[in-house]
Amino acid sequence: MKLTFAELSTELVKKNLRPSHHRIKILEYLLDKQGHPSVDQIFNDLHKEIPTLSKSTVYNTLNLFITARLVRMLTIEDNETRYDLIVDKHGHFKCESCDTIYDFKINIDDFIADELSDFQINDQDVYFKGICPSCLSNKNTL
Amino acid sequence: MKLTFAELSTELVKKNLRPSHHRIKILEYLLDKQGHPSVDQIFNDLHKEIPTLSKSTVYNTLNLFITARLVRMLTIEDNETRYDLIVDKHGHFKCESCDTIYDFKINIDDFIADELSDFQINDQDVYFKGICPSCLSNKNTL
DNA sequence: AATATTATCATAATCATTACAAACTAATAA
DNA sequence: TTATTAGTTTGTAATGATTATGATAATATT
Repeated sequence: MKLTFAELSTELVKKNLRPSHHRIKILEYLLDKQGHPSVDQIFNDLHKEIPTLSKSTVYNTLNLFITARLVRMLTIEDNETRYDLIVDKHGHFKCESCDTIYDFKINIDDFIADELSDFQINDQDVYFKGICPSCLSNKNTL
Repeated sequence: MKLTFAELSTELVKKNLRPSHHRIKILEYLLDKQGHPSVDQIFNDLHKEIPTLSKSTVYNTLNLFITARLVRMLTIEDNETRYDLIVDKHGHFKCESCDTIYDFKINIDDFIADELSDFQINDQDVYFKGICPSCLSNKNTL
Protein backbone atom coordinates (compact mmCIF):
# COMPACT_ATOMS: atom_id res chain seq x y z
CA MET A 1 0.00 0.00 0.00
CA LYS A 2 2.51 2.48 -1.26
CA LEU A 3 1.23 6.01 -0.96
CA THR A 4 2.28 8.83 -3.22
CA PHE A 5 3.95 11.95 -2.01
CA ALA A 6 0.72 13.86 -2.51
CA GLU A 7 -1.26 11.31 -0.55
CA LEU A 8 1.21 11.42 2.32
CA SER A 9 0.95 15.15 2.25
CA THR A 10 -2.82 14.90 2.60
CA GLU A 11 -2.41 12.60 5.57
CA LEU A 12 -0.35 15.26 7.31
CA VAL A 13 -2.79 18.02 6.48
CA LYS A 14 -5.61 15.89 7.88
CA LYS A 15 -3.76 15.95 11.17
CA ASN A 16 -3.20 19.70 10.98
CA LEU A 17 0.50 19.30 10.32
CA ARG A 18 2.20 21.34 7.65
CA PRO A 19 3.32 18.94 4.95
CA SER A 20 6.97 19.92 4.77
CA HIS A 21 9.33 17.90 2.64
CA HIS A 22 11.13 16.42 5.63
CA ARG A 23 7.93 15.37 7.31
CA ILE A 24 6.69 13.65 4.22
CA LYS A 25 9.99 11.84 3.76
CA ILE A 26 10.01 10.63 7.35
CA LEU A 27 6.40 9.50 7.12
CA GLU A 28 7.15 7.73 3.86
CA TYR A 29 10.14 6.03 5.43
CA LEU A 30 8.05 4.75 8.32
CA LEU A 31 5.50 3.38 5.87
CA ASP A 32 7.98 1.63 3.63
CA LYS A 33 10.55 0.41 6.12
CA GLN A 34 9.80 -2.83 7.83
CA GLY A 35 11.03 -3.75 11.28
CA HIS A 36 10.18 -0.54 13.12
CA PRO A 37 13.19 1.72 12.76
CA SER A 38 15.01 3.60 15.48
CA VAL A 39 15.86 7.28 15.24
CA ASP A 40 19.38 6.37 14.16
CA GLN A 41 18.16 4.15 11.36
CA ILE A 42 15.77 6.81 10.11
CA PHE A 43 18.41 9.49 10.31
CA ASN A 44 21.19 7.47 8.69
CA ASP A 45 19.07 6.29 5.79
CA LEU A 46 17.41 9.59 5.06
CA HIS A 47 20.62 11.51 5.51
CA LYS A 48 21.90 9.89 2.30
CA GLU A 49 19.02 11.39 0.37
CA ILE A 50 18.78 14.64 2.31
CA PRO A 51 22.31 15.60 3.37
CA THR A 52 21.15 18.66 5.27
CA LEU A 53 18.81 16.62 7.48
CA SER A 54 19.47 17.06 11.16
CA LYS A 55 18.89 14.47 13.82
CA SER A 56 16.98 17.06 15.82
CA THR A 57 14.49 17.23 13.02
CA VAL A 58 14.00 13.50 13.14
CA TYR A 59 13.33 13.67 16.86
CA ASN A 60 11.08 16.70 16.52
CA THR A 61 9.12 15.21 13.69
CA LEU A 62 8.62 11.88 15.41
CA ASN A 63 7.41 13.59 18.56
CA LEU A 64 5.09 15.67 16.45
CA PHE A 65 3.72 12.54 14.82
CA ILE A 66 3.24 10.96 18.22
CA THR A 67 1.26 13.94 19.50
CA ALA A 68 -0.81 13.84 16.34
CA ARG A 69 -1.40 10.12 16.96
CA LEU A 70 0.09 9.20 13.61
CA VAL A 71 2.87 7.22 15.22
CA ARG A 72 3.36 5.16 18.34
CA MET A 73 6.48 4.85 20.41
CA LEU A 74 7.61 1.30 21.12
CA THR A 75 9.51 0.83 24.36
CA ILE A 76 10.19 -2.83 23.74
CA GLU A 77 13.84 -2.26 24.59
CA ASP A 78 15.21 -0.03 27.29
CA ASN A 79 18.05 1.56 25.41
CA GLU A 80 16.45 2.51 22.12
CA THR A 81 13.02 3.73 21.15
CA ARG A 82 11.42 2.34 18.04
CA TYR A 83 8.58 3.86 16.07
CA ASP A 84 5.43 2.37 14.65
CA LEU A 85 2.87 3.85 12.33
CA ILE A 86 -0.56 3.58 13.87
CA VAL A 87 -2.72 1.38 11.73
CA ASP A 88 -4.53 -1.36 13.59
CA LYS A 89 -3.74 -3.01 16.88
CA HIS A 90 -1.04 -5.63 16.75
CA GLY A 91 1.64 -7.16 18.88
CA HIS A 92 5.39 -6.73 18.42
CA PHE A 93 8.02 -9.42 18.39
CA LYS A 94 11.65 -8.34 18.63
CA CYS A 95 14.27 -10.78 17.43
CA GLU A 96 17.12 -10.67 19.90
CA SER A 97 19.51 -11.80 17.22
CA CYS A 98 18.86 -9.46 14.28
CA ASP A 99 16.94 -6.72 16.18
CA THR A 100 14.11 -6.71 13.67
CA ILE A 101 10.70 -6.06 15.13
CA TYR A 102 7.89 -8.06 13.56
CA ASP A 103 4.19 -7.33 13.82
CA PHE A 104 1.78 -10.08 14.65
CA LYS A 105 -1.98 -10.13 14.86
CA ILE A 106 -3.46 -10.30 18.27
CA ASN A 107 -6.91 -9.64 19.58
CA ILE A 108 -5.83 -7.57 22.52
CA ASP A 109 -9.35 -6.89 23.69
CA ASP A 110 -9.75 -10.56 24.51
CA PHE A 111 -6.96 -10.13 27.02
CA ILE A 112 -8.61 -7.57 29.16
CA ALA A 113 -9.16 -8.99 32.57
CA ASP A 114 -12.15 -8.24 34.74
CA GLU A 115 -9.87 -6.71 37.31
CA LEU A 116 -9.23 -3.86 34.86
CA SER A 117 -12.91 -3.04 34.39
CA ASP A 118 -12.54 0.08 36.55
CA PHE A 119 -9.40 1.25 34.78
CA GLN A 120 -9.44 3.65 31.88
CA ILE A 121 -7.21 2.02 29.29
CA ASN A 122 -5.54 4.40 26.84
CA ASP A 123 -2.76 2.27 25.40
CA GLN A 124 -2.10 -1.39 24.98
CA ASP A 125 1.24 -2.90 24.08
CA VAL A 126 2.15 -6.52 23.66
CA TYR A 127 5.88 -7.12 23.38
CA PHE A 128 7.40 -10.51 22.77
CA LYS A 129 11.09 -11.26 22.44
CA GLY A 130 13.00 -14.23 21.15
CA ILE A 131 14.53 -15.51 17.93
CA CYS A 132 12.91 -15.14 14.55
CA PRO A 133 12.65 -18.06 12.11
CA SER A 134 15.30 -16.66 9.83
CA CYS A 135 17.86 -16.39 12.63
CA LEU A 136 16.83 -19.78 13.98
CA SER A 137 17.62 -21.45 10.66
CA ASN A 138 20.90 -19.61 10.35
CA LYS A 139 21.90 -20.85 13.76
CA ASN A 140 21.19 -24.42 12.73
CA THR A 141 23.46 -24.24 9.73
CA LEU A 142 26.42 -22.95 11.72
CA MET B 1 3.90 -13.37 52.03
CA LYS B 2 6.51 -11.49 53.98
CA LEU B 3 9.79 -13.37 53.99
CA THR B 4 12.34 -13.17 56.76
CA PHE B 5 15.85 -11.97 56.25
CA ALA B 6 17.08 -15.55 56.53
CA GLU B 7 14.61 -16.74 53.94
CA LEU B 8 15.58 -14.02 51.53
CA SER B 9 19.18 -14.98 52.09
CA THR B 10 18.36 -18.55 51.13
CA GLU B 11 16.69 -17.32 47.95
CA LEU B 12 19.90 -15.62 46.95
CA VAL B 13 22.06 -18.60 47.79
CA LYS B 14 19.79 -20.78 45.66
CA LYS B 15 20.68 -18.56 42.74
CA ASN B 16 24.39 -18.73 43.54
CA LEU B 17 24.48 -15.15 44.73
CA ARG B 18 26.29 -14.27 47.91
CA PRO B 19 23.68 -13.01 50.35
CA SER B 20 25.20 -9.68 51.21
CA HIS B 21 23.29 -7.25 53.37
CA HIS B 22 22.64 -4.85 50.52
CA ARG B 23 21.38 -7.55 48.22
CA ILE B 24 18.97 -8.83 50.82
CA LYS B 25 17.67 -5.33 51.52
CA ILE B 26 17.09 -4.65 47.84
CA LEU B 27 15.37 -7.99 47.35
CA GLU B 28 13.24 -7.34 50.40
CA TYR B 29 12.34 -3.92 49.08
CA LEU B 30 11.21 -5.35 45.76
CA LEU B 31 9.06 -7.88 47.57
CA ASP B 32 7.40 -5.40 49.88
CA LYS B 33 7.04 -2.38 47.67
CA GLN B 34 4.05 -2.29 45.41
CA GLY B 35 3.91 -0.49 42.10
CA HIS B 36 7.23 -1.68 40.63
CA PRO B 37 9.84 0.79 41.76
CA SER B 38 12.41 2.57 39.67
CA VAL B 39 16.09 2.69 40.56
CA ASP B 40 15.61 6.14 42.03
CA GLN B 41 12.79 5.01 44.28
CA ILE B 42 14.77 2.03 45.51
CA PHE B 43 17.84 4.13 46.08
CA ASN B 44 16.06 7.00 47.82
CA ASP B 45 14.09 4.79 50.15
CA LEU B 46 16.90 2.45 51.09
CA HIS B 47 19.37 5.29 51.41
CA LYS B 48 17.50 6.44 54.51
CA GLU B 49 18.16 3.10 56.18
CA ILE B 50 21.59 2.52 54.68
CA PRO B 51 23.27 5.91 54.32
CA THR B 52 26.38 4.46 52.70
CA LEU B 53 24.39 2.84 49.92
CA SER B 54 25.53 3.87 46.47
CA LYS B 55 23.34 4.12 43.43
CA SER B 56 25.87 2.04 41.54
CA THR B 57 25.15 -0.78 43.91
CA VAL B 58 21.46 -0.55 43.19
CA TYR B 59 22.14 -0.76 39.47
CA ASN B 60 24.68 -3.55 39.91
CA THR B 61 22.43 -5.56 42.14
CA LEU B 62 19.40 -5.22 39.92
CA ASN B 63 21.38 -6.31 36.89
CA LEU B 64 22.69 -9.21 38.91
CA PHE B 65 19.15 -10.18 39.84
CA ILE B 66 18.10 -9.93 36.21
CA THR B 67 20.89 -12.24 35.09
CA ALA B 68 19.91 -14.64 37.85
CA ARG B 69 16.32 -14.46 36.62
CA LEU B 70 15.09 -13.23 39.98
CA VAL B 71 13.89 -9.96 38.52
CA ARG B 72 12.52 -8.70 35.23
CA MET B 73 13.06 -5.32 33.68
CA LEU B 74 9.94 -3.45 32.63
CA THR B 75 10.38 -1.06 29.73
CA ILE B 76 6.81 0.19 29.89
CA GLU B 77 8.11 3.75 29.75
CA ASP B 78 10.96 5.00 27.62
CA ASN B 79 12.64 7.22 30.15
CA GLU B 80 12.75 5.05 33.24
CA THR B 81 13.20 1.36 33.82
CA ARG B 82 11.05 -0.35 36.40
CA TYR B 83 11.72 -3.66 38.10
CA ASP B 84 9.51 -6.64 38.75
CA LEU B 85 10.13 -9.71 40.85
CA ILE B 86 9.60 -12.79 38.73
CA VAL B 87 6.70 -14.76 40.07
CA ASP B 88 4.10 -15.76 37.53
CA LYS B 89 3.16 -14.22 34.22
CA HIS B 90 1.05 -11.13 34.44
CA GLY B 91 0.38 -7.92 32.60
CA HIS B 92 1.33 -4.43 33.74
CA PHE B 93 -0.86 -1.38 33.82
CA LYS B 94 0.82 1.97 34.35
CA CYS B 95 -1.31 4.81 35.60
CA GLU B 96 -0.32 7.90 33.67
CA SER B 97 -1.48 10.07 36.51
CA CYS B 98 0.18 8.60 39.62
CA ASP B 99 2.84 6.48 37.84
CA THR B 100 1.95 3.38 39.81
CA ILE B 101 2.28 0.14 37.91
CA TYR B 102 -0.41 -2.44 38.69
CA ASP B 103 -0.25 -6.14 37.93
CA PHE B 104 -3.16 -7.89 36.32
CA LYS B 105 -3.78 -11.51 35.46
CA ILE B 106 -3.57 -12.48 31.84
CA ASN B 107 -3.51 -15.71 29.89
CA ILE B 108 -1.04 -14.75 27.26
CA ASP B 109 -0.48 -18.26 25.98
CA ASP B 110 -4.10 -18.55 24.90
CA PHE B 111 -3.66 -15.72 22.47
CA ILE B 112 -0.42 -16.52 20.71
CA ALA B 113 -1.06 -16.21 17.03
CA ASP B 114 -0.34 -18.97 14.56
CA GLU B 115 1.97 -16.67 12.69
CA LEU B 116 4.42 -16.94 15.59
CA SER B 117 4.54 -20.73 15.53
CA ASP B 118 8.00 -20.66 13.95
CA PHE B 119 9.34 -18.06 16.36
CA GLN B 120 11.18 -18.97 19.53
CA ILE B 121 9.52 -16.86 22.22
CA ASN B 122 11.70 -16.04 25.21
CA ASP B 123 9.86 -13.16 26.81
CA GLN B 124 6.34 -11.83 26.82
CA ASP B 125 5.31 -8.43 28.06
CA VAL B 126 1.88 -6.90 28.11
CA TYR B 127 1.86 -3.20 28.92
CA PHE B 128 -1.29 -1.18 29.29
CA LYS B 129 -1.47 2.50 30.13
CA GLY B 130 -4.25 4.74 31.28
CA ILE B 131 -5.80 6.03 34.48
CA CYS B 132 -6.29 3.91 37.55
CA PRO B 133 -9.59 3.89 39.48
CA SER B 134 -8.17 5.88 42.36
CA CYS B 135 -7.01 8.71 40.08
CA LEU B 136 -10.24 8.53 38.11
CA SER B 137 -12.31 9.16 41.22
CA ASN B 138 -10.02 11.96 42.33
CA LYS B 139 -10.49 13.64 39.00
CA ASN B 140 -14.26 13.45 39.35
CA THR B 141 -14.23 15.22 42.68
CA LEU B 142 -12.14 18.12 41.41
C1' DA C 1 7.13 43.28 -0.03
C1' DA C 2 7.00 43.29 5.02
C1' DT C 3 5.91 40.86 8.94
C1' DA C 4 4.65 37.02 11.64
C1' DT C 5 4.71 32.25 12.15
C1' DT C 6 6.56 27.88 11.73
C1' DA C 7 10.49 24.54 10.46
C1' DT C 8 14.96 23.21 10.56
C1' DC C 9 19.59 23.16 12.07
C1' DA C 10 23.61 22.82 15.12
C1' DT C 11 25.14 22.69 19.42
C1' DA C 12 24.79 22.47 24.28
C1' DA C 13 22.47 20.54 28.26
C1' DT C 14 20.24 16.78 30.62
C1' DC C 15 19.69 12.53 32.60
C1' DA C 16 19.58 7.49 33.05
C1' DT C 17 22.78 4.02 32.78
C1' DT C 18 27.34 1.82 32.48
C1' DA C 19 32.41 1.54 33.04
C1' DC C 20 36.14 1.73 35.87
C1' DA C 21 39.44 1.81 39.45
C1' DA C 22 40.09 2.18 44.26
C1' DA C 23 38.59 0.78 48.87
C1' DC C 24 36.51 -2.48 51.53
C1' DT C 25 34.75 -7.05 53.17
C1' DA C 26 34.46 -11.87 53.43
C1' DA C 27 36.41 -16.50 52.49
C1' DT C 28 40.33 -19.58 52.20
C1' DA C 29 44.86 -21.33 52.99
C1' DA C 30 49.24 -21.51 55.07
C1' DT D 1 46.52 -15.52 63.04
C1' DT D 2 48.25 -13.72 59.02
C1' DA D 3 48.56 -13.71 54.04
C1' DT D 4 46.23 -14.23 49.99
C1' DT D 5 42.56 -14.35 47.10
C1' DA D 6 37.98 -13.53 45.51
C1' DG D 7 33.96 -10.95 45.67
C1' DT D 8 31.39 -6.54 46.91
C1' DT D 9 30.66 -1.73 47.24
C1' DT D 10 31.72 2.91 46.37
C1' DG D 11 32.33 7.29 43.93
C1' DT D 12 33.39 9.34 39.97
C1' DA D 13 33.91 9.60 35.12
C1' DA D 14 32.26 8.23 30.58
C1' DT D 15 28.58 7.09 27.46
C1' DG D 16 24.74 7.73 24.76
C1' DA D 17 19.93 8.70 23.84
C1' DT D 18 16.96 12.46 24.12
C1' DT D 19 15.59 17.27 24.89
C1' DA D 20 16.31 22.29 25.15
C1' DT D 21 17.88 26.37 23.11
C1' DG D 22 18.87 30.01 20.11
C1' DA D 23 19.95 31.12 15.43
C1' DT D 24 18.75 30.74 10.69
C1' DA D 25 15.75 29.51 6.90
C1' DA D 26 11.39 28.74 4.86
C1' DT D 27 6.54 29.54 4.53
C1' DA D 28 2.21 31.89 5.28
C1' DT D 29 -0.36 36.20 6.08
C1' DT D 30 -1.31 40.99 5.86
